[in-house]
Amino acid sequence: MYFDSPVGRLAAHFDGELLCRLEFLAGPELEQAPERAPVPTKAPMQTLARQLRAYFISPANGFDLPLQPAGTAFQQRVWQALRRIPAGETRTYGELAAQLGSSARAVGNACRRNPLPLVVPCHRVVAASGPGGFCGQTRGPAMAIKHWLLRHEGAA
DNA sequence: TTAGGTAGTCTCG
DNA sequence: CGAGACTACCTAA
Repeated sequence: MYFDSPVGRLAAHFDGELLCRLEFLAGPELEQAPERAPVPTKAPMQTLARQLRAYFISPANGFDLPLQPAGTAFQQRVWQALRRIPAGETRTYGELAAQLGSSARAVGNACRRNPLPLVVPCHRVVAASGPGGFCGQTRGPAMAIKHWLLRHEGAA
């Protein structure tokens, strides 16, 4: 595998399944709506590529990026909480809800809107009984990727 | 398995 | 703005 900026293409050379996820991660959201997700000048992209490469080698390598994903105040709080979940661990929607003084369903809503899956690790959030969802899907290829990520981190 | 409760967001009008 | 209809949910029965 090798990564080549921009991130969307970076995905294209990973293994079959992760490919589409990484494309989603940085492709449409970042490149088509820069005013809503004002990240990608060249240097941060290279940093992201470097950190992604490190993460795939070992999930202990996390992400440290100057992110400013666009979202409501509540969504910002949820995404912030997600970034505090260590690799290899999971939380349920309900646990996060209790921690934020909200409801499980509302947390699920915010996770669904996460524009930077993987970097903001929404894959570490599962339902109390069941796997939850990923990238707006509750089944299909996106879920296969969620499982792959959790396995990669040793959480499954 | 379902029924009802929940909070945040979106869509109409 | 306001009502209603969505959800990557949860708990009790």
